[in-house]
Amino acid sequence: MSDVAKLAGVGTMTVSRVLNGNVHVTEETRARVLEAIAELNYMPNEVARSLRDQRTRQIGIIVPNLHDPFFAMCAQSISIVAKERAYSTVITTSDEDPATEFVEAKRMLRRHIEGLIIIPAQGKSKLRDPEFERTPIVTLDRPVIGSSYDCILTENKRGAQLGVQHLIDHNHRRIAYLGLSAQLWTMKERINGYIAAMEAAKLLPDIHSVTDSPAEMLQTIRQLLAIKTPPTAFFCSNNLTTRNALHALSSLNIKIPDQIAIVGFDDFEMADIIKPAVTVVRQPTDVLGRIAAELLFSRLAEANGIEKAKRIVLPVELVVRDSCGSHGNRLLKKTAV
Amino acid sequence: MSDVAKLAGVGTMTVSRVLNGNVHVTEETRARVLEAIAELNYMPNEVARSLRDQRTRQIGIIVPNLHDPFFAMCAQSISIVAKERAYSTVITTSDEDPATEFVEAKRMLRRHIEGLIIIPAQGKSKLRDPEFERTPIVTLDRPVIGSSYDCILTENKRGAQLGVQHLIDHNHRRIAYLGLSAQLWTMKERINGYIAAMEAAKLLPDIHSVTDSPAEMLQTIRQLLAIKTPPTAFFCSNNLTTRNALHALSSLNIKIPDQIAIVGFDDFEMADIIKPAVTVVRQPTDVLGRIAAELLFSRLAEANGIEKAKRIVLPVELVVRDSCGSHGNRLLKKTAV
DNA sequence: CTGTTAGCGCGTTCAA
DNA sequence: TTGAACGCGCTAACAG
Repeated sequence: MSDVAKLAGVGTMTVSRVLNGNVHVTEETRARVLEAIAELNYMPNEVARSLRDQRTRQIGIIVPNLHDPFFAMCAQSISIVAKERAYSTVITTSDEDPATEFVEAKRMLRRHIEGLIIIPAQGKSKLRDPEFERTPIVTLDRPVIGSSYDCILTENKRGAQLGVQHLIDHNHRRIAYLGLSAQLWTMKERINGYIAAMEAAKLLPDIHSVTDSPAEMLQTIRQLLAIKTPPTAFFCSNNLTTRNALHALSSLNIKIPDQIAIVGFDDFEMADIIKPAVTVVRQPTDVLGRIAAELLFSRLAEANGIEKAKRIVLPVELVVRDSCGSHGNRLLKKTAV
Repeated sequence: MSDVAKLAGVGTMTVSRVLNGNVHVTEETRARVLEAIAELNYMPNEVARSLRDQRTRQIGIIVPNLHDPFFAMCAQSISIVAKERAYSTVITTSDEDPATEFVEAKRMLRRHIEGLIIIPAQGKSKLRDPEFERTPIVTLDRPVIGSSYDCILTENKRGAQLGVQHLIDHNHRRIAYLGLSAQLWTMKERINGYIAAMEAAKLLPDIHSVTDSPAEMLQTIRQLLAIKTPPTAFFCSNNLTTRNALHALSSLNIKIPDQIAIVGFDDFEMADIIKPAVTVVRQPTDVLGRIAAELLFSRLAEANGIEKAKRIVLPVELVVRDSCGSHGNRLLKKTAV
């Protein structure tokens, strides 16, 4: 900057002023400064500015991973909002590990990001330490239990109820639940929804938690179908489970929906291309991130008011396709239930 | 920091020293300092450190978007490498627009990121301005033509040849190419591969570029199949095209591979679940990002040697599944062509 | 082994 | 309208 000042024959302050444009500067000197800037193609140093202002204009995002399209979508919508406000986003992954999450969150704090949006990793969160108190944090998709962070969620329980009820409406009575570890908050909620729907219909819950391994899913399903009165329908509680289940059923050569009906939680790209197209409970994936980002920015704008934590729950919807039988193949004929 | 120093009854330099641990400090004072740090739960200010050292320990990543799993995967593998080296990653999207890309890249430069990894947006790149000369840049998936940036690519042309040849080997003679705008570098390369394979077999190329709109794809395919001697096979040049084509064929109720055979470029999650499973040319998606990141870090480590730009081309492979006919439906019977 | 000085690049404060 | 001095938090270089 001093180079620019020298070249323009002015003080650094004048340069600073034309850059920020708040204060009046003579047209003439202003022009000279601009010229000097162009000639040296000078760029202001945002690091110095951050240090000076105590504002980095950066927010942090921590997601379990980016290969899950759900998380990637969240990250994308957040970063779009940030871009609109001329903020940068520092993004990293926790690998679904609270320890990594903690380390990365602290790294961001040291970097003085102004706010943090986190999809908390599975397990007991280490985010409750006092050093996290001073920076606004919004959690997404899952809460940090016992924390006072803002939180954006979807209707997990109701969504599961919706999906299971759909199966019940199609006269299924033995409906098995398939999902990831019940440690995960979202899984717990969906299990609750499943149980609620089953009990309301006086049916027996049948819950199976598996890992993300396709092999394990195959094994689980094989066993499930080997019993004397096997389930006639599966409720899969997230898109990875749905995928693995479809995979397993495919390799076991089991027909959907004739032999097994399926409803999945969370929509996915190929859901309507697969034969048969899969009926799912859809979450408003893109809205989720946007809302979270907007909430965070409103926190940053707050004078200093310690408004109490908000919890926003977004609605889900049932997308009926062809994996539950009664609708048959939409391209052929429809049969009422 | 001065608070810590005061509380521990030492100078700030001593605090700095115990933090960095390079220089000897008496065990006793060291303990006092550590204690003070813990009591105040002090965290070093990375912004100040960045300003001081002229090193931000941040790298930037710009991808067209994050909802494309290919781009998301690249971002993820890069950020994993960064994490290993205690670097943060600033990630943003160009929305496939060179102007946005330029703005975001400059924002990152002002922030003094140490290096930049970019999947260049479609169109004429504005990244050639002189301000980009001082920061190491690695481009990914697509080159910036005429630039001297390092570049990590995959075998686009050979991949397309492989895929088309596979179709030819299955006795297809009228093979249509379906892809996005030929403006895109990768598309051009794949078209070249397609043409090369067709001409080598003395067949007539039949190229159709469409947008990413499913409706337009439907329209295109409908027209294609309406002619007197319609194609018997499609080569789809990226996963979006493949998806849209599958969608269209599904809604036109056309059987794969009986009526149309399909090969796609770029593998995708559901490719082996769809009936029939789709034969694709697979790119080493995860390796791509890792290599790019490692190359960037090696650039950062270079004393100042202006080593000449590297261009690394990663191999692709053909993954044969069931969408080309001769293998028939693996689960039923096989019919030789 | 430890403290002091100085400066990274910028912008607020105060004078001119 | 413009400039000079100071400090944001940190650490290399030099005393002590």
